[in-house]
Amino acid sequence: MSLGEKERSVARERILDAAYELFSREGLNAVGVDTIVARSGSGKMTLYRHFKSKEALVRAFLDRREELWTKGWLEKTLLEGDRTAEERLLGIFDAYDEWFRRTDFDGCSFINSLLEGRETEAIRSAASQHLANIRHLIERFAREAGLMDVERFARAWHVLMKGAIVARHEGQLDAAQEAKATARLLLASWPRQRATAAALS
Amino acid sequence: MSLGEKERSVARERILDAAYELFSREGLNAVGVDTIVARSGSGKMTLYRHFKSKEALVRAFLDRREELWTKGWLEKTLLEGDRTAEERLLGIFDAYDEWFRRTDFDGCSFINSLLEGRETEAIRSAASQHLANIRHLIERFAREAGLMDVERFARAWHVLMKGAIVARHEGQLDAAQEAKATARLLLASWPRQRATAAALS
DNA sequence: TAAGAAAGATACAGATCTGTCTCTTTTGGG
DNA sequence: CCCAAAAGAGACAGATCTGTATCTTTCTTA
Repeated sequence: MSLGEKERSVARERILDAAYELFSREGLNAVGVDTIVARSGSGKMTLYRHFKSKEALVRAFLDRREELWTKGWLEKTLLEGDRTAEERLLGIFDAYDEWFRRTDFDGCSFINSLLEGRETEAIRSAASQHLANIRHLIERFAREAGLMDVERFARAWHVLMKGAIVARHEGQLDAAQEAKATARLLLASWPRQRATAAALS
Repeated sequence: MSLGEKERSVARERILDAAYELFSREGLNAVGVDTIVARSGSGKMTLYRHFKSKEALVRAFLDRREELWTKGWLEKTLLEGDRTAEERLLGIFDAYDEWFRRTDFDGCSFINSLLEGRETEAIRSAASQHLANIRHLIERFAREAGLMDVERFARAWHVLMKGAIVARHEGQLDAAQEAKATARLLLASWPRQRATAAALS
């Protein structure tokens, strides 16, 4: 066979699919490799042939989560339609609202990985990086909207998003809607560039 | 001996002290009962004589966390000095600022317990209740400040607090200060009672 | 079709965790 | 001082988890 560099065999893919399903729903420590192996229909050695340890599999899972959730869902949803940058920023909370109302709400894997007790420093820093990447998306829209100090704005905006997620874990299904009201306030008050910076980007 | 109802032997107290130290710093799943027993200098059976299971110990830990952290530190700090209710509300973020800058920052055990993968429904609902109790504190100040719809206000305020805590886990030491700016905005814009409701309470 | 790589299946070692049992020592009240 | 309850110490069972080793089957390609 000798699959070339990027072929990433179908077995590897099935294992990663199973890991995604289980890790995102149950958490990192709650799921053992045996469960992933069983769910994927693979052999244990196949898993360890493709991932040198469970931690390596977790890192691959976090990358995939960014691919599927951050880029494949959040970013995609926000870029839909013909809207202003400000509408896209506020649209984050509409997207979150739908997410929060799912009965199989799974939470943010990056936050979960960051707060779970037993994780490695490597895992925590990977999760932090993935969260920072979400902020980069916010910064992009903030820049397009002509806001000043986009990094600071993104941090403040993200605090509302993360706080709403925790509230959802407490059972508050409309946490995103409520957070959106505060977000509106923040957006309305934020200093803007004088020139039409929006046109520049 | 026959210690009366409320005597709560010294051994039980030492076990709970050790559990507090370990659970709050390392997380619930990361700490085993053997570690707690060793740290407390007790025997394992002494632990199981006072707590019917690890879960019962965890529940007792969460209660103690509320006693020491919520009431013994947060509430106590906020009630200090001669300040208006609004100053006390904003003071939450000053207290959090000090907390966030501790090198041994341990996070919010209620949030951690809520997000940790393997917890029981009983644990999650206890953690939710302890978080709701923090909101009740916010509601009290909001009422004193003459704000309308204090429950909704407390939820919005709490979202900022929880979001800041997650940001602190990402390493942002000044997350509380930044959240305070958004909080100021929220407070300034919140509808108030016409009459001097502050004087009534 | 034949050879070799990939994959499935499974047993196993070693570590860790919860909860139980037993035995000895300490302690405190009458 | 005595005795029973409480506590310390540690072995143990049973479950679970990561990672490895082994053996067989399937698949791909030359």
